[in-house]
Amino acid sequence: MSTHAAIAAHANRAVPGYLVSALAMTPTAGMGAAVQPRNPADPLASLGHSKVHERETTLFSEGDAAGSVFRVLSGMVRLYKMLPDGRRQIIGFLQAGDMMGLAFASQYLYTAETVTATTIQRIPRLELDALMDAQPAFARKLLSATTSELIAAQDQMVLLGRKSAAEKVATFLLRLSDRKGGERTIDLPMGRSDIADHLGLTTETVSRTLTKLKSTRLIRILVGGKLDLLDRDALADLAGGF
Amino acid sequence: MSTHAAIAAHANRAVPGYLVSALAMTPTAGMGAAVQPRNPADPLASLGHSKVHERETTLFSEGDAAGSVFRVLSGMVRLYKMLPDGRRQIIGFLQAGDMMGLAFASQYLYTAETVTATTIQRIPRLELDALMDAQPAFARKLLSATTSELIAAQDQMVLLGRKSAAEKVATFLLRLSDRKGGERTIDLPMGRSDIADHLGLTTETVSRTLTKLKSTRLIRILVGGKLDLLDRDALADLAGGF
DNA sequence: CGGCTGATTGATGACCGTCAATGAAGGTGG
DNA sequence: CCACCTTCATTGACGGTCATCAATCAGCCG
Repeated sequence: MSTHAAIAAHANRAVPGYLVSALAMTPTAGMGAAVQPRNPADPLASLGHSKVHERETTLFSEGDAAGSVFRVLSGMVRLYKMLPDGRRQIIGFLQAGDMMGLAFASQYLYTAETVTATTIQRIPRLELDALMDAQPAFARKLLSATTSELIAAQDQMVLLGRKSAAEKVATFLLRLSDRKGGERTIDLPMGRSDIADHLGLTTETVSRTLTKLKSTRLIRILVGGKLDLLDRDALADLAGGF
Repeated sequence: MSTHAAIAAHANRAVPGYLVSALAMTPTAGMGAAVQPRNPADPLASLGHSKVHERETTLFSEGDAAGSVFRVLSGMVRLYKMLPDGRRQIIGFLQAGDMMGLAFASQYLYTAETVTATTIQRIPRLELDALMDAQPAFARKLLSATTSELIAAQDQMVLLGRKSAAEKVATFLLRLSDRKGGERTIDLPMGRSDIADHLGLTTETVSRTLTKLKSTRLIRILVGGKLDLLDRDALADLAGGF
Protein backbone atom coordinates (compact mmCIF):
# COMPACT_ATOMS: atom_id res chain seq x y z
CA MET A 1 0.00 0.00 0.00
CA SER A 2 0.87 3.62 -0.04
CA THR A 3 4.38 4.28 -1.18
CA HIS A 4 5.02 0.82 -2.34
CA ALA A 5 1.67 -0.12 -3.65
CA ALA A 6 1.95 -2.16 -6.77
CA ILE A 7 0.37 -1.52 -10.11
CA ALA A 8 -2.57 -3.59 -8.96
CA ALA A 9 -3.37 -1.02 -6.34
CA HIS A 10 -3.35 1.85 -8.76
CA ALA A 11 -5.66 0.05 -11.15
CA ASN A 12 -8.34 0.68 -8.54
CA ARG A 13 -7.98 4.41 -8.65
CA ALA A 14 -10.91 6.49 -9.76
CA VAL A 15 -8.70 8.94 -11.60
CA PRO A 16 -6.03 7.49 -13.84
CA GLY A 17 -2.72 9.12 -13.19
CA TYR A 18 -0.22 10.74 -15.42
CA LEU A 19 3.03 11.02 -13.64
CA VAL A 20 4.92 14.21 -13.66
CA SER A 21 8.49 13.41 -12.90
CA ALA A 22 11.78 15.14 -13.28
CA LEU A 23 14.71 14.18 -15.42
CA ALA A 24 18.00 15.92 -15.87
CA MET A 25 19.63 15.57 -19.20
CA THR A 26 22.48 17.68 -17.97
CA PRO A 27 24.04 15.79 -15.07
CA THR A 28 26.73 18.38 -14.56
CA ALA A 29 24.48 21.42 -14.71
CA GLY A 30 25.99 24.00 -12.43
CA MET A 31 24.48 26.94 -10.65
CA GLY A 32 21.47 28.30 -12.45
CA ALA A 33 22.65 26.96 -15.78
CA ALA A 34 20.01 26.80 -18.46
CA VAL A 35 19.72 23.84 -20.80
CA GLN A 36 21.25 24.65 -24.13
CA PRO A 37 18.79 24.33 -27.00
CA ARG A 38 21.02 22.59 -29.54
CA ASN A 39 23.34 20.46 -27.49
CA PRO A 40 24.35 17.47 -29.67
CA ALA A 41 24.76 15.29 -26.55
CA ASP A 42 21.13 15.89 -25.63
CA PRO A 43 18.87 13.36 -27.37
CA LEU A 44 15.82 15.49 -26.58
CA ALA A 45 17.18 18.68 -28.09
CA SER A 46 15.47 18.35 -31.45
CA LEU A 47 12.09 17.22 -30.14
CA GLY A 48 8.97 19.33 -29.71
CA HIS A 49 9.28 23.09 -29.40
CA SER A 50 10.09 25.61 -26.73
CA LYS A 51 8.16 28.54 -25.36
CA VAL A 52 8.71 31.16 -22.70
CA HIS A 53 5.99 31.36 -20.05
CA GLU A 54 5.49 34.29 -17.70
CA ARG A 55 5.71 33.93 -13.93
CA GLU A 56 2.70 32.47 -12.11
CA THR A 57 1.29 30.73 -15.14
CA THR A 58 -0.46 27.36 -15.13
CA LEU A 59 1.13 24.85 -17.49
CA PHE A 60 -1.40 22.11 -16.85
CA SER A 61 -3.77 21.08 -14.10
CA GLU A 62 -4.42 17.91 -12.18
CA GLY A 63 -6.90 15.90 -14.20
CA ASP A 64 -6.18 17.47 -17.60
CA ALA A 65 -5.83 15.09 -20.51
CA ALA A 66 -2.13 14.35 -20.83
CA GLY A 67 -0.58 14.30 -24.26
CA SER A 68 2.82 15.85 -23.79
CA VAL A 69 5.93 15.69 -21.70
CA PHE A 70 7.63 18.89 -20.59
CA ARG A 71 11.17 19.91 -19.82
CA VAL A 72 12.27 23.00 -17.98
CA LEU A 73 15.05 24.77 -19.86
CA SER A 74 15.33 27.74 -17.51
CA GLY A 75 13.38 29.26 -14.66
CA MET A 76 11.40 27.48 -11.96
CA VAL A 77 8.19 25.47 -11.84
CA ARG A 78 6.22 24.13 -8.89
CA LEU A 79 4.22 20.91 -8.93
CA TYR A 80 1.44 20.40 -6.45
CA LYS A 81 -1.55 18.34 -5.48
CA MET A 82 -4.59 19.69 -3.70
CA LEU A 83 -7.07 18.16 -1.32
CA PRO A 84 -10.75 18.81 -2.02
CA ASP A 85 -10.89 21.50 0.66
CA GLY A 86 -8.00 23.45 -0.79
CA ARG A 87 -5.05 22.30 1.30
CA ARG A 88 -2.04 22.14 -0.96
CA GLN A 89 1.09 20.02 -0.96
CA ILE A 90 3.91 21.09 -3.22
CA ILE A 91 5.52 17.95 -4.54
CA GLY A 92 8.62 19.67 -5.77
CA PHE A 93 10.23 22.61 -7.47
CA LEU A 94 11.65 22.03 -10.95
CA GLN A 95 14.66 23.77 -12.38
CA ALA A 96 16.65 23.68 -15.60
CA GLY A 97 16.96 20.10 -16.84
CA ASP A 98 14.02 18.66 -14.94
CA MET A 99 11.21 16.96 -16.77
CA MET A 100 7.56 16.41 -16.04
CA GLY A 101 4.91 14.19 -17.56
CA LEU A 102 6.79 10.93 -17.90
CA ALA A 103 4.08 8.52 -16.80
CA PHE A 104 1.86 6.21 -18.75
CA ALA A 105 -1.65 7.31 -18.08
CA SER A 106 -4.22 9.56 -19.66
CA GLN A 107 -4.38 12.42 -17.19
CA TYR A 108 -1.93 14.67 -15.40
CA LEU A 109 -1.69 13.79 -11.75
CA TYR A 110 -1.11 17.26 -10.47
CA THR A 111 -0.80 20.87 -11.38
CA ALA A 112 2.28 22.57 -12.78
CA GLU A 113 2.75 26.32 -12.50
CA THR A 114 5.65 28.60 -13.24
CA VAL A 115 7.19 30.40 -10.27
CA THR A 116 9.39 32.69 -12.30
CA ALA A 117 9.43 33.39 -16.03
CA THR A 118 10.31 29.99 -17.45
CA THR A 119 11.32 28.45 -20.74
CA ILE A 120 9.53 25.16 -21.29
CA GLN A 121 10.11 22.55 -23.96
CA ARG A 122 6.94 20.65 -24.82
CA ILE A 123 7.44 17.20 -26.28
CA PRO A 124 4.50 15.18 -27.60
CA ARG A 125 4.38 11.73 -26.03
CA LEU A 126 4.50 10.10 -29.46
CA GLU A 127 7.87 11.66 -30.17
CA LEU A 128 9.23 10.54 -26.84
CA ASP A 129 8.00 7.00 -27.42
CA ALA A 130 9.68 6.96 -30.80
CA LEU A 131 12.95 8.04 -29.21
CA MET A 132 12.69 5.31 -26.61
CA ASP A 133 12.20 2.73 -29.37
CA ALA A 134 15.09 4.07 -31.39
CA GLN A 135 17.50 4.36 -28.47
CA PRO A 136 17.21 1.71 -25.78
CA ALA A 137 19.88 3.55 -23.80
CA PHE A 138 17.52 6.47 -23.58
CA ALA A 139 14.84 4.33 -21.98
CA ARG A 140 17.36 3.38 -19.32
CA LYS A 141 18.18 7.00 -18.75
CA LEU A 142 14.54 7.71 -18.18
CA LEU A 143 14.34 4.85 -15.72
CA SER A 144 17.39 6.10 -13.91
CA ALA A 145 15.95 9.61 -13.70
CA THR A 146 12.62 8.38 -12.40
CA THR A 147 14.49 6.38 -9.84
CA SER A 148 16.33 9.48 -8.68
CA GLU A 149 12.98 11.16 -8.32
CA LEU A 150 11.78 8.35 -6.16
CA ILE A 151 14.81 8.62 -3.93
CA ALA A 152 14.18 12.32 -3.51
CA ALA A 153 10.53 11.61 -2.75
CA GLN A 154 11.56 9.24 -0.01
CA ASP A 155 13.83 11.83 1.57
CA GLN A 156 10.91 14.21 1.47
CA MET A 157 8.78 11.66 3.31
CA VAL A 158 11.32 11.57 6.12
CA LEU A 159 11.26 15.34 6.25
CA LEU A 160 7.48 15.61 6.28
CA GLY A 161 6.87 12.75 8.66
CA ARG A 162 9.61 13.11 11.20
CA LYS A 163 11.29 16.52 11.21
CA SER A 164 10.55 19.62 13.25
CA ALA A 165 9.89 22.99 11.67
CA ALA A 166 13.47 24.15 12.21
CA GLU A 167 14.86 20.90 10.77
CA LYS A 168 12.58 21.18 7.76
CA VAL A 169 13.63 24.70 6.91
CA ALA A 170 17.32 23.99 7.44
CA THR A 171 17.09 20.90 5.24
CA PHE A 172 15.30 22.84 2.55
CA LEU A 173 17.93 25.55 2.46
CA LEU A 174 20.75 23.03 2.32
CA ARG A 175 19.07 21.19 -0.53
CA LEU A 176 18.78 24.41 -2.51
CA SER A 177 22.45 25.03 -1.91
CA ASP A 178 23.41 21.50 -2.92
CA ARG A 179 21.44 21.86 -6.07
CA LYS A 180 23.64 24.83 -6.92
CA GLY A 181 26.80 22.87 -6.25
CA GLY A 182 27.14 23.93 -2.63
CA GLU A 183 27.00 27.67 -3.21
CA ARG A 184 26.77 29.82 -0.10
CA THR A 185 24.26 32.16 -1.71
CA ILE A 186 20.99 30.68 -2.87
CA ASP A 187 17.86 31.92 -4.65
CA LEU A 188 14.44 31.82 -3.09
CA PRO A 189 12.26 32.86 -6.02
CA MET A 190 9.18 31.21 -4.51
CA GLY A 191 7.06 32.83 -1.84
CA ARG A 192 6.81 31.84 1.82
CA SER A 193 3.55 30.03 1.23
CA ASP A 194 5.18 27.92 -1.48
CA ILE A 195 7.91 26.94 0.93
CA ALA A 196 5.32 26.26 3.62
CA ASP A 197 3.24 24.04 1.36
CA HIS A 198 6.35 22.13 0.37
CA LEU A 199 7.48 21.54 3.95
CA GLY A 200 4.11 20.86 5.54
CA LEU A 201 4.10 24.12 7.51
CA THR A 202 2.36 27.51 7.40
CA THR A 203 3.78 30.75 6.04
CA GLU A 204 3.94 32.16 9.56
CA THR A 205 6.03 29.28 10.83
CA VAL A 206 8.38 29.51 7.86
CA SER A 207 8.78 33.21 8.44
CA ARG A 208 9.38 32.81 12.17
CA THR A 209 11.90 30.03 11.57
CA LEU A 210 13.84 32.10 9.06
CA THR A 211 13.84 35.01 11.48
CA LYS A 212 15.28 32.77 14.16
CA LEU A 213 17.98 31.49 11.80
CA LYS A 214 18.75 35.08 10.94
CA SER A 215 19.04 36.21 14.55
CA THR A 216 21.31 33.27 15.40
CA ARG A 217 23.58 34.28 12.51
CA LEU A 218 23.10 31.04 10.56
CA ILE A 219 21.72 32.81 7.52
CA ARG A 220 21.45 36.28 6.11
CA ILE A 221 18.47 37.39 4.06
CA LEU A 222 19.37 39.51 1.06
CA VAL A 223 17.29 41.65 -1.23
CA GLY A 224 15.63 40.14 -4.28
CA GLY A 225 14.79 36.76 -2.78
CA LYS A 226 18.38 35.78 -2.18
CA LEU A 227 19.81 34.26 0.97
CA ASP A 228 23.26 33.58 2.38
CA LEU A 229 24.14 30.45 4.31
CA LEU A 230 26.53 31.83 6.90
CA ASP A 231 27.17 28.62 8.82
CA ARG A 232 26.71 25.51 6.78
CA ASP A 233 27.86 23.18 9.54
CA ALA A 234 25.45 24.58 12.07
CA LEU A 235 22.65 24.33 9.52
CA ALA A 236 23.57 20.71 8.81
CA ASP A 237 23.38 19.97 12.52
CA LEU A 238 20.01 21.64 12.73
CA ALA A 239 18.79 19.72 9.70
CA GLY A 240 19.22 16.51 11.66
CA GLY A 241 20.71 14.45 8.88
CA PHE A 242 19.33 14.76 5.41
CA MET B 1 14.90 20.49 -5.63
CA SER B 2 13.81 17.97 -3.17
CA THR B 3 11.25 15.71 -4.71
CA HIS B 4 12.03 16.80 -8.15
CA ALA B 5 15.69 17.30 -7.83
CA ALA B 6 17.45 16.19 -10.92
CA ILE B 7 20.26 13.73 -11.25
CA ALA B 8 22.65 16.58 -10.87
CA ALA B 9 21.47 17.15 -7.35
CA HIS B 10 21.93 13.56 -6.33
CA ALA B 11 25.43 13.49 -7.68
CA ASN B 12 26.33 15.65 -4.71
CA ARG B 13 25.16 13.11 -2.15
CA ALA B 14 27.66 11.77 0.31
CA VAL B 15 26.17 8.31 0.27
CA PRO B 16 25.35 6.84 -3.11
CA GLY B 17 21.85 5.51 -3.17
CA TYR B 18 20.41 2.21 -4.19
CA LEU B 19 16.77 2.56 -4.74
CA VAL B 20 14.38 0.09 -3.32
CA SER B 21 11.23 0.28 -5.32
CA ALA B 22 8.21 -1.90 -5.78
CA LEU B 23 7.06 -3.61 -8.92
CA ALA B 24 4.08 -5.83 -9.44
CA MET B 25 4.47 -8.46 -12.05
CA THR B 26 0.92 -9.58 -11.36
CA PRO B 27 -1.31 -6.62 -12.19
CA THR B 28 -4.47 -8.57 -11.39
CA ALA B 29 -3.27 -10.01 -8.11
CA GLY B 30 -6.27 -10.26 -5.85
CA MET B 31 -6.59 -10.35 -2.11
CA GLY B 32 -3.54 -11.76 -0.41
CA ALA B 33 -2.58 -13.72 -3.48
CA ALA B 34 0.98 -14.97 -3.52
CA VAL B 35 3.09 -14.79 -6.64
CA GLN B 36 3.23 -18.15 -8.32
CA PRO B 37 6.75 -19.46 -8.67
CA ARG B 38 6.52 -20.87 -12.20
CA ASN B 39 4.10 -18.60 -13.98
CA PRO B 40 5.05 -18.60 -17.69
CA ALA B 41 3.72 -15.05 -18.09
CA ASP B 42 6.19 -13.84 -15.47
CA PRO B 43 9.54 -13.00 -17.03
CA LEU B 44 11.19 -12.97 -13.63
CA ALA B 45 10.00 -16.41 -12.61
CA SER B 46 13.14 -18.28 -13.58
CA LEU B 47 15.62 -15.79 -12.20
CA GLY B 48 17.52 -16.00 -8.92
CA HIS B 49 16.21 -18.16 -6.13
CA SER B 50 13.62 -17.96 -3.39
CA LYS B 51 13.85 -18.28 0.35
CA VAL B 52 11.47 -18.08 3.26
CA HIS B 53 12.43 -15.56 5.95
CA GLU B 54 10.97 -15.53 9.46
CA ARG B 55 9.05 -12.56 10.82
CA GLU B 56 11.05 -9.55 12.04
CA THR B 57 14.16 -10.36 10.03
CA THR B 58 16.45 -7.83 8.37
CA LEU B 59 16.87 -8.40 4.64
CA PHE B 60 19.35 -5.59 4.13
CA SER B 61 20.26 -2.32 5.80
CA GLU B 62 20.65 1.25 4.64
CA GLY B 63 24.21 1.59 3.41
CA ASP B 64 24.86 -2.07 2.67
CA ALA B 65 26.56 -2.84 -0.62
CA ALA B 66 23.79 -3.55 -3.10
CA GLY B 67 24.14 -6.43 -5.51
CA SER B 68 20.69 -7.89 -5.77
CA VAL B 69 17.11 -7.02 -6.43
CA PHE B 70 14.34 -8.60 -4.35
CA ARG B 71 10.76 -9.54 -4.99
CA VAL B 72 8.19 -10.37 -2.35
CA LEU B 73 6.34 -13.56 -3.26
CA SER B 74 4.25 -13.74 -0.10
CA GLY B 75 4.15 -12.08 3.31
CA MET B 76 4.93 -8.48 4.16
CA VAL B 77 8.06 -6.33 4.29
CA ARG B 78 8.61 -2.82 5.63
CA LEU B 79 11.11 -0.35 4.19
CA TYR B 80 12.37 2.50 6.30
CA LYS B 81 14.90 5.27 6.66
CA MET B 82 16.25 6.49 9.97
CA LEU B 83 17.53 9.84 11.13
CA PRO B 84 20.79 9.82 13.12
CA ASP B 85 18.93 10.19 16.42
CA GLY B 86 16.74 7.17 15.78
CA ARG B 87 13.56 8.69 14.43
CA ARG B 88 12.17 6.37 11.81
CA GLN B 89 10.08 6.93 8.71
CA ILE B 90 8.55 3.86 7.10
CA ILE B 91 8.62 4.46 3.36
CA GLY B 92 6.21 1.68 2.55
CA PHE B 93 4.94 -1.81 3.19
CA LEU B 94 5.58 -4.39 0.47
CA GLN B 95 3.29 -7.29 -0.34
CA ALA B 96 3.19 -10.10 -2.87
CA GLY B 97 4.40 -8.89 -6.26
CA ASP B 98 6.29 -5.86 -5.02
CA MET B 99 9.96 -5.46 -5.78
CA MET B 100 12.80 -3.66 -4.06
CA GLY B 101 16.30 -2.73 -5.14
CA LEU B 102 15.69 -1.43 -8.64
CA ALA B 103 18.01 1.53 -8.57
CA PHE B 104 21.41 2.04 -10.10
CA ALA B 105 23.72 2.75 -7.26
CA SER B 106 26.13 0.84 -5.11
CA GLN B 107 24.38 0.93 -1.74
CA TYR B 108 20.92 0.26 -0.45
CA LEU B 109 19.17 3.46 0.45
CA TYR B 110 17.20 2.09 3.36
CA THR B 111 16.50 -0.89 5.46
CA ALA B 112 14.18 -3.76 4.57
CA GLU B 113 12.75 -6.03 7.27
CA THR B 114 10.09 -8.69 7.21
CA VAL B 115 6.94 -7.97 9.16
CA THR B 116 5.50 -11.48 8.86
CA ALA B 117 7.10 -14.69 7.65
CA THR B 118 7.88 -13.85 4.04
CA THR B 119 9.00 -15.58 0.88
CA ILE B 120 11.56 -13.50 -0.95
CA GLN B 121 13.01 -14.00 -4.40
CA ARG B 122 16.54 -12.70 -4.69
CA ILE B 123 17.68 -11.74 -8.16
CA PRO B 124 21.29 -10.73 -8.85
CA ARG B 125 21.45 -7.40 -10.64
CA LEU B 126 23.41 -8.96 -13.48
CA GLU B 127 20.55 -11.29 -14.28
CA LEU B 128 18.06 -8.46 -14.25
CA ASP B 129 20.24 -6.39 -16.55
CA ALA B 130 20.47 -9.30 -18.96
CA LEU B 131 16.70 -9.59 -18.99
CA MET B 132 16.34 -5.90 -19.70
CA ASP B 133 18.69 -6.21 -22.64
CA ALA B 134 16.93 -9.27 -24.00
CA GLN B 135 13.42 -7.89 -23.58
CA PRO B 136 13.02 -4.17 -24.18
CA ALA B 137 9.38 -4.48 -23.20
CA PHE B 138 10.52 -5.55 -19.77
CA ALA B 139 12.52 -2.40 -19.34
CA ARG B 140 9.39 -0.41 -20.05
CA LYS B 141 7.50 -2.45 -17.51
CA LEU B 142 10.11 -1.58 -14.94
CA LEU B 143 9.82 2.08 -15.82
CA SER B 144 6.06 1.90 -15.52
CA ALA B 145 6.30 0.21 -12.15
CA THR B 146 8.79 2.76 -10.83
CA THR B 147 6.48 5.47 -12.06
CA SER B 148 3.60 3.95 -10.10
CA GLU B 149 5.84 4.02 -7.07
CA LEU B 150 6.52 7.65 -7.57
CA ILE B 151 2.82 8.40 -7.81
CA ALA B 152 2.23 6.55 -4.56
CA ALA B 153 5.11 8.44 -2.96
CA GLN B 154 3.51 11.73 -3.96
CA ASP B 155 0.21 10.74 -2.42
CA GLN B 156 2.10 9.90 0.73
CA MET B 157 3.63 13.38 0.72
CA VAL B 158 0.16 14.90 0.70
CA LEU B 159 -0.79 12.65 3.59
CA LEU B 160 2.30 13.45 5.64
CA GLY B 161 2.36 17.15 4.92
CA ARG B 162 -1.27 18.13 5.00
CA LYS B 163 -3.51 15.60 6.71
CA SER B 164 -4.67 15.37 10.32
CA ALA B 165 -4.17 12.27 12.41
CA ALA B 166 -7.72 11.04 11.77
CA GLU B 167 -7.38 11.63 8.04
CA LYS B 168 -4.06 9.80 7.97
CA VAL B 169 -5.40 6.71 9.69
CA ALA B 170 -8.57 6.62 7.59
CA THR B 171 -6.54 6.99 4.41
CA PHE B 172 -4.21 4.23 5.50
CA LEU B 173 -7.04 1.81 6.17
CA LEU B 174 -8.72 2.56 2.85
CA ARG B 175 -5.45 2.01 1.01
CA LEU B 176 -5.04 -1.37 2.61
CA SER B 177 -8.56 -2.24 1.57
CA ASP B 178 -8.01 -1.01 -1.99
CA ARG B 179 -4.92 -3.09 -2.22
CA LYS B 180 -7.09 -6.11 -1.47
CA GLY B 181 -9.56 -5.17 -4.18
CA GLY B 182 -11.87 -3.25 -1.87
CA GLU B 183 -12.39 -5.98 0.71
CA ARG B 184 -14.23 -4.95 3.84
CA THR B 185 -11.92 -6.98 6.05
CA ILE B 186 -8.25 -6.10 6.02
CA ASP B 187 -5.08 -7.40 7.64
CA LEU B 188 -2.96 -5.33 9.97
CA PRO B 189 0.02 -7.60 10.48
CA MET B 190 2.27 -4.69 11.44
CA GLY B 191 2.35 -3.20 14.91
CA ARG B 192 1.02 0.17 15.97
CA SER B 193 4.49 1.68 15.97
CA ASP B 194 4.97 0.59 12.36
CA ILE B 195 1.74 2.32 11.40
CA ALA B 196 2.77 5.38 13.39
CA ASP B 197 6.17 5.59 11.71
CA HIS B 198 4.51 5.28 8.33
CA LEU B 199 1.97 8.05 8.97
CA GLY B 200 4.20 10.47 10.85
CA LEU B 201 2.44 9.90 14.19
CA THR B 202 3.11 8.17 17.52
CA THR B 203 1.77 4.78 18.59
CA GLU B 204 -0.43 6.50 21.16
CA THR B 205 -2.08 8.70 18.59
CA VAL B 206 -2.64 5.77 16.24
CA SER B 207 -4.18 3.80 19.07
CA ARG B 208 -6.42 6.65 20.18
CA THR B 209 -7.55 7.30 16.62
CA LEU B 210 -8.44 3.66 16.05
CA THR B 211 -10.35 3.64 19.33
CA LYS B 212 -12.33 6.65 18.18
CA LEU B 213 -13.11 5.01 14.84
CA LYS B 214 -14.22 1.95 16.73
CA SER B 215 -16.51 3.85 19.09
CA THR B 216 -18.10 5.72 16.19
CA ARG B 217 -18.81 2.37 14.49
CA LEU B 218 -16.68 3.09 11.42
CA ILE B 219 -14.47 0.08 12.02
CA ARG B 220 -14.40 -3.06 14.09
CA ILE B 221 -11.19 -4.52 15.40
CA LEU B 222 -10.99 -8.30 15.15
CA VAL B 223 -8.69 -10.81 16.71
CA GLY B 224 -5.43 -11.73 15.00
CA GLY B 225 -4.61 -8.31 13.62
CA LYS B 226 -7.67 -8.13 11.40
CA LEU B 227 -10.02 -5.19 11.03
CA ASP B 228 -13.45 -4.59 9.47
CA LEU B 229 -14.35 -1.41 7.60
CA LEU B 230 -17.97 -0.97 8.67
CA ASP B 231 -18.64 2.31 6.85
CA ARG B 232 -16.48 2.85 3.83
CA ASP B 233 -18.21 6.05 2.81
CA ALA B 234 -17.78 7.66 6.19
CA LEU B 235 -14.13 6.63 6.20
CA ALA B 236 -13.66 8.11 2.74
CA ASP B 237 -15.15 11.38 3.98
CA LEU B 238 -12.84 11.34 6.96
CA ALA B 239 -9.85 10.59 4.73
CA GLY B 240 -10.38 13.94 3.07
CA GLY B 241 -9.74 12.83 -0.47
CA PHE B 242 -6.98 10.40 -1.22
C1' DC C 1 0.30 -19.40 36.02
C1' DG C 2 3.92 -15.82 35.55
C1' DG C 3 6.48 -12.82 32.75
C1' DC C 4 7.04 -10.32 28.59
C1' DT C 5 5.76 -7.54 24.78
C1' DG C 6 2.68 -4.49 22.73
C1' DA C 7 -1.83 -1.87 23.01
C1' DT C 8 -4.68 1.18 25.43
C1' DT C 9 -5.90 5.02 28.28
C1' DG C 10 -4.85 9.15 31.01
C1' DA C 11 -2.61 13.69 32.27
C1' DT C 12 0.09 17.32 30.79
C1' DG C 13 2.33 20.51 27.89
C1' DA C 14 4.99 21.95 23.64
C1' DC C 15 4.99 22.93 19.08
C1' DC C 16 2.98 24.89 15.60
C1' DG C 17 -1.51 26.42 13.47
C1' DT C 18 -4.96 30.08 13.52
C1' DC C 19 -6.48 34.70 13.69
C1' DA C 20 -5.13 39.34 13.50
C1' DA C 21 -2.47 43.52 12.96
C1' DT C 22 1.49 45.82 11.25
C1' DG C 23 5.23 46.51 8.09
C1' DA C 24 7.76 46.26 3.79
C1' DA C 25 8.01 45.99 -1.11
C1' DG C 26 6.77 46.26 -5.78
C1' DG C 27 3.85 47.86 -9.49
C1' DT C 28 0.82 51.33 -11.54
C1' DG C 29 -0.88 55.66 -12.57
C1' DG C 30 -1.09 60.44 -11.97
C1' DC D 1 9.23 60.69 -9.72
C1' DC D 2 6.41 60.14 -6.11
C1' DA D 3 1.98 58.47 -4.08
C1' DC D 4 -1.16 55.01 -3.71
C1' DC D 5 -2.55 50.43 -3.66
C1' DT D 6 -2.01 45.69 -3.68
C1' DT D 7 0.48 41.78 -2.27
C1' DC D 8 3.41 39.44 0.69
C1' DA D 9 6.33 39.01 4.85
C1' DT D 10 6.69 39.69 9.63
C1' DT D 11 5.36 39.75 14.35
C1' DG D 12 2.14 38.98 18.19
C1' DA D 13 -1.46 36.57 21.05
C1' DC D 14 -3.86 32.57 21.70
C1' DG D 15 -5.49 27.84 21.33
C1' DG D 16 -5.66 23.05 19.47
C1' DT D 17 -3.63 18.99 18.00
C1' DC D 18 -0.69 15.76 18.91
C1' DA D 19 3.76 14.35 21.41
C1' DT D 20 5.49 13.02 25.78
C1' DC D 21 5.57 10.68 30.07
C1' DA D 22 3.42 7.22 32.69
C1' DA D 23 0.38 3.70 34.27
C1' DT D 24 -2.55 -0.09 33.45
C1' DC D 25 -4.35 -3.68 30.41
C1' DA D 26 -4.53 -7.50 27.17
C1' DG D 27 -2.48 -11.11 24.67
C1' DC D 28 0.96 -14.67 24.07
C1' DC D 29 4.34 -18.07 25.08
C1' DG D 30 6.91 -20.83 27.87
